[in-house]
Amino acid sequence: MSAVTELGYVPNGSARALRSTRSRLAGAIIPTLNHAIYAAMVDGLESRLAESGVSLIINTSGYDNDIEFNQARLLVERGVESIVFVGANHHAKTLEMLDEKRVGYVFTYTNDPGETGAAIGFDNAKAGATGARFLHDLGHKKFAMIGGITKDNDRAQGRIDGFLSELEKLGHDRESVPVFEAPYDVESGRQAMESLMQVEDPATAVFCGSDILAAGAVKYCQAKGIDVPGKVSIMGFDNLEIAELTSPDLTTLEVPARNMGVHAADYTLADVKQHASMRQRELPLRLIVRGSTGARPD
Amino acid sequence: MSAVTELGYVPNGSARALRSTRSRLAGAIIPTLNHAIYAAMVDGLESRLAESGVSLIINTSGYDNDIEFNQARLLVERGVESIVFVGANHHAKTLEMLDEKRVGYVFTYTNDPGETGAAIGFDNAKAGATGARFLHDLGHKKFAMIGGITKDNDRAQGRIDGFLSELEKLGHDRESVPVFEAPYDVESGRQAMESLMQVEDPATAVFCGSDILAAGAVKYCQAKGIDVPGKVSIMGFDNLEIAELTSPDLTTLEVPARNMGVHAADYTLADVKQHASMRQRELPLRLIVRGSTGARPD
DNA sequence: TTGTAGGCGTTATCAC
DNA sequence: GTGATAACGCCTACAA
Repeated sequence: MSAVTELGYVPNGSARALRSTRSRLAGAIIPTLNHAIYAAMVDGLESRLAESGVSLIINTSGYDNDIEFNQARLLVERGVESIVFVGANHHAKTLEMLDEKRVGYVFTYTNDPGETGAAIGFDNAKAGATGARFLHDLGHKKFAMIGGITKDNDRAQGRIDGFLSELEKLGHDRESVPVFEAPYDVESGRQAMESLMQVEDPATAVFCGSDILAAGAVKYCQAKGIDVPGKVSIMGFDNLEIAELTSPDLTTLEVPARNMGVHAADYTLADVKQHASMRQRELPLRLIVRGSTGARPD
Repeated sequence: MSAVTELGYVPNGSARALRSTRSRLAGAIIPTLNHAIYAAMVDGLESRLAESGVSLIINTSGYDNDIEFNQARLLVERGVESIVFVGANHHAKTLEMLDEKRVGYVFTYTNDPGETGAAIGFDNAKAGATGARFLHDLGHKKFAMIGGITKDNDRAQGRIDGFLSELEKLGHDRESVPVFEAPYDVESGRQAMESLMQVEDPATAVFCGSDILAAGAVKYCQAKGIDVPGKVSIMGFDNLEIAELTSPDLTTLEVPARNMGVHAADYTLADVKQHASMRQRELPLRLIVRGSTGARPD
């Protein structure tokens, strides 16, 4: 060991991986790092893996499953021992390739482990339903939703579906609920809210698929002098740091983003024999009531 | 090639790397992914590298240079061809090891390339000076600063130094400017602002080392009914999305976070022969004036 | 305990 | 061109 330090020897990971067929490498494919919710998950994932000497290769797919397939292929080529995905919606050929190559994978932000995978997260439909029930219980009759883009995004779709289904169960007419899809940025949220308020007798309760969208919606109202929650209640999702910066601050559902990364790392690090018993891990969401929601205006 | 698709052949990257001594792997060591500014840089970095088939291993050091050394070592072991750092402040032994192992490196968020490195970013001291001049030109006489924790963080230190030096040049007494150090989160910014306003004749112009801190400061004032910018001007740094969500929205200096990542990737991808001519790349900052700053209260 | 041979999957080289 | 061969650095197994 003294020779090691003296000569500055560093083992060659490639040779070691080649010989031992263990790379100590994991991969993560997420939509983007520009959204705090994914960055936080990756932060938790990386930190936990690092404790066990596993390095993380990260790829951003831009919500595109075709790109994702190519990235997964490249990760296999790099020899990763497992891959962490976001959501359960992926090309069949992607997962088949991983199965064939004996590369494990975990889905996050969902509780659907698919045929052969594992899931660490929560039920997006149930979350949407929670939002619906909360707003219904405040007495609202006219609802709207601003959700994320649903293409290749089962989380966004699930939240919308859950919200609408629950409203229906509660006796509201599902067809009369306007649903906007918008990319996760403040300006898109603002625009969606603008369109939403153009109609004659607009919604008094708006459920948003992300705090980012809700922040844009609140911002629009603030600029136009529309009282929140006096005139319209706005509810967010995620409980990002921004949820406490808007005026009023946001009622929202807290998602355990960082924790999902930590648990995904634990799954990745666990012995393959244990995987069967870890196929599904549902983490609790927390409803956080702040100033952006209130009773239906008389 | 038809056999390749038929058999599902995927080349073995470890074997290829071993034989060719080229891993097509790069590393990044950043303080944390929980700060949008670093996440955005990594997003740009990863996207650009991916275009050229280079994968990115990412590590978070938590602003600790000892941890950083170990991560750099592990990255060398993994065979990365270059490492992207944040800032120019690193252990000498870290950089020496990389020099010895012929692993290239780039610093971001700084214009100081050190002895043997490269720098893609901006001059933090100059940025601090810009803040000082802007607030001085508004007529302010009493200043304060809420900066980041300066331990192992040359960017936070540089901004503070630049701010104070410029104030001195402009005829103010440097010693009378209170400087708070706070971790980059809203609550810490709020607390710092609270302490700052306790004194008898508090500052009328507060420069913050990050929009996050400025957001906390504005939030404190909003809660206490202190008029911003009527009573006190608050200036941020970074131009994060939150800068437009506070009330009032934040005057700030825009940092080209994503672009630094893209340019760092270009440096990484460039031929080693070209590196000498790319040692320093200064990207422009942009002063964005919004509602949180105004003239000195009579 | 210390030493040595073989092979992991590539790629570069050299002989044909 | 086409095809055989050696070597990258490490780990394991077996021999001394």
